[in-house]
Parts: sequence; structure tokens; C-alpha cells
Amino acid sequence: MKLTRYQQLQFMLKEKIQQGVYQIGDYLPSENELCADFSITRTTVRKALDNLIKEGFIEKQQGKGSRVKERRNSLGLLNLKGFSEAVGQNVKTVFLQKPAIREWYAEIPFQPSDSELQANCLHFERLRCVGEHPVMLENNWFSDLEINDLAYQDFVEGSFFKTLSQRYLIEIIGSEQELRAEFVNERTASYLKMAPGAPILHISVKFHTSHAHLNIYSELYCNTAIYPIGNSYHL
Amino acid sequence: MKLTRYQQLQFMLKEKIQQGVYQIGDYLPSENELCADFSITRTTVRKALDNLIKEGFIEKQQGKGSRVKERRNSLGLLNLKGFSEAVGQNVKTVFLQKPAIREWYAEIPFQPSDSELQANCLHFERLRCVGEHPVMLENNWFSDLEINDLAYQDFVEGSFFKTLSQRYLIEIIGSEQELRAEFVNERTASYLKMAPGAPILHISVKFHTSHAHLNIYSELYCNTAIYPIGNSYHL
DNA sequence: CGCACCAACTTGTACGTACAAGTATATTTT
DNA sequence: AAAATATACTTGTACGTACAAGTTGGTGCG
Repeated sequence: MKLTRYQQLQFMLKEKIQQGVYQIGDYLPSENELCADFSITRTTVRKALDNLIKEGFIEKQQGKGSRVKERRNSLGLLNLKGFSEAVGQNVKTVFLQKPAIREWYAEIPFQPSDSELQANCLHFERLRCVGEHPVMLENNWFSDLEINDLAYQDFVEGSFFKTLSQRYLIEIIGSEQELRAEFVNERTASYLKMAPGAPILHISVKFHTSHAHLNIYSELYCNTAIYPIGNSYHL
Repeated sequence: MKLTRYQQLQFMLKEKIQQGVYQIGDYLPSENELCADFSITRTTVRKALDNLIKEGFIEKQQGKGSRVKERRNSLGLLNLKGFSEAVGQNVKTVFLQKPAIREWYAEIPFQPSDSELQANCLHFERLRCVGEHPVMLENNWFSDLEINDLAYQDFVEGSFFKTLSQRYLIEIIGSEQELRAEFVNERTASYLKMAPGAPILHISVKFHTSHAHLNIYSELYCNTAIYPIGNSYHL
């Protein structure tokens, strides 16, 4: 697997950002410095930086430079409104099912590819709580083609996506979602401490990753009575 | 307002796509042809095409060319799953409130800017139906800073966003959403022909546009019992 | 002290060139 | 007829150069 020059620089910079060498708000070396350091032309450096912008890692300003930014806001990822932004993020995550090989769940509204179905299916289930309020029940399925040795202890800062990015160099590059308002079922109601018959937000997601054969299939049940679900994207 | 060369080409191509000169699936002229036609270098042509890719208008394949694609799928825009993809799209849209200047709605969960609040507020309300099923009640608010003379007869193919793009050259470049599952209220239930106490999907959206001072604020109430709401994006 | 100006940076645009790599078609060989 | 090869396209990568435009800090004048 041979990488182009701009890919080498792109991945190297991404790695340093993820490792914290360049922190949020920091400026990267200027384009001319990167040219000199890597013995490449500015055209190639700019291609690498353009990709990092598209991936949401940095932003540029003419005359100033390239600054590392908070990536979460660039993605169409779900977040608990008023939670990620909160200062004291007293969020707890409880594993109901630790990561393990299980059967592919039949009720996924998206069709996994043949190569995914032929591989083993990894699955885990978590309960997300804000303070003492359980707010989201989350199930995830994905093939073990690219990911092995996944243990729940390993999750980087408790985040599955951060783990994918830092341990496996896998980035989320897109998603499809289906949204439904339903009556909560019995099992979910008991976990989320909701009254029977209450409305619940049911989200089915297919996350596309930088590895073409790897998708993450998630089924989310959210109690939005206190914390609505937020979702943002931009080009 | 002086446009750069790649912007001129970019807007010209976008215009031709929107006018149907280049239809979905068509290939654009090759990069070298565009170079010759506009007397610019390939670097500049590629910059214009890169932007059209980012905006979701085209996709490229090495060795073949640049093909016009269905833009809807690139945006985080909401669509009725199983509806847009359906062949016989027997969708009806009924205006409950035609576009007119009204008061800013106080309950928007996003804060309009001062320049927006100082301008007049345009508003309209629509009911979206699939066949005989009403599925979505939609309210939209936005300032009249960039948009005037908006009449409901003018909507291009019945689409507000297509109207913005083609009549006002305004593109949606991002959005923030808040999702909630609630009990349907009385008025909404009667419009959507739902039983009182049924669960409903409540979506609050702030659409960011290519005009920095113009945002579209939408409040959507969706009956997802038959048609779930779809939502996709990719980098 | 305050303001205008300049110099030294930064990124943005645009030029031109060369070759690599993927796709499709026509031609030649087997 | 089928397979391999040549070819003429396409886009992708990478080089190098020049100047425009935005930002910052210092210098010197009023």
C-alpha cells in the first residue's frame, strides 16, 4: 500500500492532532515550513491541508494560518444538546453488552454488503446517562474485517469513534439515518426509566467509514423529554 | 463584486446544471476542453470542479470524467424515506399559510442574529402529503434581507430550496437540528389525521446558507408511523 | 502618545509543465 | 473468435514560479 506524498503529510498531521501534539486552537506550521520540512512543493502541501479541512480537523484564514479546530461540530454526528457544550460533563456510559462476536441483527433497516455478512459481526450495547438520567439506549453492529481485539476497556475516553480513529485510523465520512417517533417498548422503558406508552425517538444509522467495506450500524432509542438530540453538519 | 476565474467557471457550470443543460448522469466537458473554452489552466479548472464536488453537484472518476449527480443525497436535508426514491412520487403540498411578512416566532430554539431580527420576517406553513396521507407539518421563518417578492406560485417544482438556488442563487451549506419525540398536540393531530396522544417527531432546524446573514428556521412535525424521515450526508 | 506607513510574514489565485494511472476503443496477434 | 496489445482519451499527482491579498508587528513621523 503506497501512499502519495500529500497523503503521507495528511496522515502525519492528523496523527499529531489526535495525539495532542497540535491542540485545538494551535496553529500548524506554515505552508512554506511544511514544504521545507518534507521537501515537497506548496501545491502538494495545500492538497493535504485541503483534505484536513474537508475532514474537519483544521480551518484556515488568509494571512494567519491553519488552526486546529474542534472536529465534533463538522460531523453529522449525534450529540446530546446542551450536554457536549456543558462544562461539567457528568456523563456516564454503562455497557449492557460488552463488545463480542454475535449474530447479525435482522432488523437493521439498511442492508449490509455480502462481504460484511460473510465476516463475523461485532456487537455491543450501551446505556448513556446524563447525571442520574439515562437518556439513550445504543446498539452497534459491524463486521470484524477491519477491527479485531476490540475490548470495552480500550475505548479512548469512552468514545467508540475516537477509538476507531486513533487505534484503527478509521474515520467516519458519512451517514444515513432513519428517524421515527414511537411508543417506547417495555425493555427500553425500564432501562431509560420512562413511563410505559411514552414517546421515544428511534434513530437507525448507517455510518460510512474511510474503509469502504466497513460500516457501523446503530440503533438508538432516545428519551428526548429533557435532552433533545442535536445534529449538525456543514460543507 | 469581482469573481475569480475559478468562481466564474464554477457558477457558470452550476447554472447550466440547474437549468438542465447538463442533466443528472451527463458528463461535463473534460478538464482540457474547459481549459480551452475558457482560456484558463487545468489547475484553475480543477479548483472549480473541486468546489462543485464539495457542493454535491458532480462526482468524478479517474479515466472517465465528471458526472452530474443527484444533489439531494449529498446534503443533510430531510427526505421522506421510501418516497423520494419511489417512482410514482404522488406527493402533494398544501399551503396552510402562504408566504407573507409576519412576526418572528418566539419558540425557535435557535437564536436569530440581530440583523435578522431587525429585518422583516417571512413565514409560510405547508402540509406535506404522500398520496392521501398527510405526513409532515412544516413551518419556515427567515428574514427578507436577501429574499423579496416571494410568492407561493413561484416555487420551482414546488421546492423552496430549488427556488432559493435558481431564483436567488442561494445554496444551503449546512444545518443544525434538534430532534424530539413528543405527544402530538391537538392542532397538529387534526392536520396530520393522527390519534390524540400519538407519538410525533418534532424537528427544529436552522439551515445555514451561502449568504452569511440568511438562515432558514424550520419547525417540522412528522408522522413517522408509515414514512420514517431520512437524512444522509457525506464529506 | 497616536497614527500612518512599511516590511515580513501568512494564505489565495493562477500560470505552465510533466508524467502516472484509470478507462474505453480500435488494432493486432494468437 | 478470443485474447493480448496499442492508442487515445480521461483524471490524478507533483513539480516550479509569480504575484495578489490579508495579518501582524515594528518603525518613524507628526
